[in-house]
Amino acid sequence: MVRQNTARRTALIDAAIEVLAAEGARGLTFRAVDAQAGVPTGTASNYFANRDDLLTQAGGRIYERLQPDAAEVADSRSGARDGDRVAVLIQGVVDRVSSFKSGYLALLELRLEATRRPALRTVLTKHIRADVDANIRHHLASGLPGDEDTVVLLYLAMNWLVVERLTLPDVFGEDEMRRLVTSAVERLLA
Amino acid sequence: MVRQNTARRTALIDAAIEVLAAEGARGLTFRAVDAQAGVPTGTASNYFANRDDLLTQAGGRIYERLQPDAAEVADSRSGARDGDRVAVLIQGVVDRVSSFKSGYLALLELRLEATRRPALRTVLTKHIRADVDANIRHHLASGLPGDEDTVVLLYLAMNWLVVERLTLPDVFGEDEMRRLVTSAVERLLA
DNA sequence: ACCGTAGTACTACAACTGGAGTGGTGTCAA
DNA sequence: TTGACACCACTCCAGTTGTAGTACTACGGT
Repeated sequence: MVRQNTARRTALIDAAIEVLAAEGARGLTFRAVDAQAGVPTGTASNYFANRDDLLTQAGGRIYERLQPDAAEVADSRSGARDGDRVAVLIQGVVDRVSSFKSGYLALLELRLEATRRPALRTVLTKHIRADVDANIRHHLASGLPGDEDTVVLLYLAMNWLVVERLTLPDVFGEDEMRRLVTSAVERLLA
Repeated sequence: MVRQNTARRTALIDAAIEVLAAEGARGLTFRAVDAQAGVPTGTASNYFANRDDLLTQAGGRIYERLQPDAAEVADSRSGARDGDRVAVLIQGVVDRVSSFKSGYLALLELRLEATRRPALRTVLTKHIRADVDANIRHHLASGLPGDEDTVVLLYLAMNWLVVERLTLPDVFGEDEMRRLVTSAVERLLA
């Protein structure tokens, strides 16, 4: 019988995200999720039909958790309207994403897994396209300088910057990374 | 006894790269490598002490194969010295990397695996830092416009562009991606 | 020309690990 | 009383590893 307890289901999905980040797609098993969530062996089996199901739901959940909270959005709508302001905001986004390290790493694992799972690919494509569009709209509406390409190019560069920071932190130093954020904003706003 | 046949060892490592890309880190087993390389079961066991050993050697090998060949380097040193020229060159790099799809995906898998394997992290950091530095030096020496930050920022943006192309190709269309390359070069050269 | 040896290819085996799935029992609340 | 769920235990199965053993090939010495 498929269980309906949504609190527990969410807890299991969050546990799955942690497992993905910590152990990789290789380590994502029902058993590992059970252990991470601190529930008895066999529980995850009762909540998800199979691995595919679990991965797909995790894909949706991560994007839910990566969304900025309301306070942050409000914050971004106040204050000055210049390039320095953009740099601060972008740095904030990079820091926020970096701080949800397990989420970001799990998302990368899912991207790779999506290569082999059409259902997962569909889900991720939808969420990510929506996220990019939302960023564009939000930026254009904010009155900050920069056009659509600005936003997308910043998205590209900052994503990889986060990848470097989270996977091989010694390629660039911490200071260099902060400088790169500033530099990227300066040049891409033109 | 550890086998020394270097041709076979290389073939096994290349097979490991294909397995990584196709099956993910989850699927990288000695058996799978044997099968991919078309050699009898147990062969990979004779060539690599353990999974760690195999992964580390794969990390070195990928970067070897991702290097541009001599013809391409020579090509990049001829011709005009302007922004359009840079755009063409960058597009070439993006296409070349994208075309070695399994190599790039395997490298991503390895990056994630490096989170958990210090030995692998060391190897990858060394190679990638060297690659970035080489790109910077090469670019500055070429007389093309753009400074160090230009090169690094292009590196960041183009890497993620390739990630998008290879993992979720429908987020951006093929045309949009080519336009983004041009746009990135235009703005980052400033 | 013959032989011994070292390195390697190939095959097979034996044991182990870890996970999936399922059924059963107890508990709680409507 | 009934339905949903938590918890637990048990079985079955698939996949991997590491190694032992045998056969082949090339090469150097005599």
